[in-house]
Amino acid sequence: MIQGADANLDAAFLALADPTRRAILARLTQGEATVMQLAEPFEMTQPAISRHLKVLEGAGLIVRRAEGTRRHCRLSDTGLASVDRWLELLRSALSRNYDRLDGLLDAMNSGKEKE
Amino acid sequence: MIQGADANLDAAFLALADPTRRAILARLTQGEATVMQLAEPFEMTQPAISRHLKVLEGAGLIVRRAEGTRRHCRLSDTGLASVDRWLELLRSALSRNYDRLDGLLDAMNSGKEKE
DNA sequence: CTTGACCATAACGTATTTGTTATATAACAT
DNA sequence: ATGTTATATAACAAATACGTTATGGTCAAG
Repeated sequence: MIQGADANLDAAFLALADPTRRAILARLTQGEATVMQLAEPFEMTQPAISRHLKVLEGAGLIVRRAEGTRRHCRLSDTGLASVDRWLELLRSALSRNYDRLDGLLDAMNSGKEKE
Repeated sequence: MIQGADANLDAAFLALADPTRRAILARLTQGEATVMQLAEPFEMTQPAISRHLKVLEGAGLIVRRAEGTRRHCRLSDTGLASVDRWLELLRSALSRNYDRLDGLLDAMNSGKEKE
């Protein structure tokens, strides 16, 4: 079984793969901000930022709250949670491999593993 | 200054954004495999898998070892490490916000229910 | 009601990604 | 040598990503 097709994870990792979007997230770690406030540091047009925010929202990395004519953005934990849940697969495998290195001599003594 | 342009992170997150590549990584958590072994479960040609592996290698998520005519692939920790280091930024911000929310609710209600 | 600020969406060009087929290279077996 | 297996690379087509300009909608202020 191939397992791995998860549109949610696709969206989250793809959202994180862009430096502008990561910079936006980094900015949001300091607190909420409106779209205009988020756009200000970049040499980019406002529509471009709007689409980046849409991608981040679709990935569950931010949420938006309307207040008058402004949209306040803040970090959301759902996107990070699913990303972290998947990465745990790699983390545990890598730490297992590391443990195996500890017992390498033992493993060599007891023969080879199943293949 | 905007900070956030990191080609290494771009490569790692982009590599993780593809379901085929995540499936390859998931397979490698069970141990080393050759290119052909990795390609076998997929309805995809071998050159396509070869390029996915190149992307994963460039992102520091796998390493390859030549043995005769075969290339054995295994997980590498460097890619995951840089990814995790960056995500820690989000994690700490989200937990800070969560703490603040706790304090805020406390201050507002001084003893209402906790969801 | 008109104006202006804030934000979203559509239309579009270009670069990048992802697959394909065809072919090259290197090692191994006959 | 010849053929076969394992893998990489080049050339190409289709889809997607990312930016732009142009424009539309909503709210707040005068």
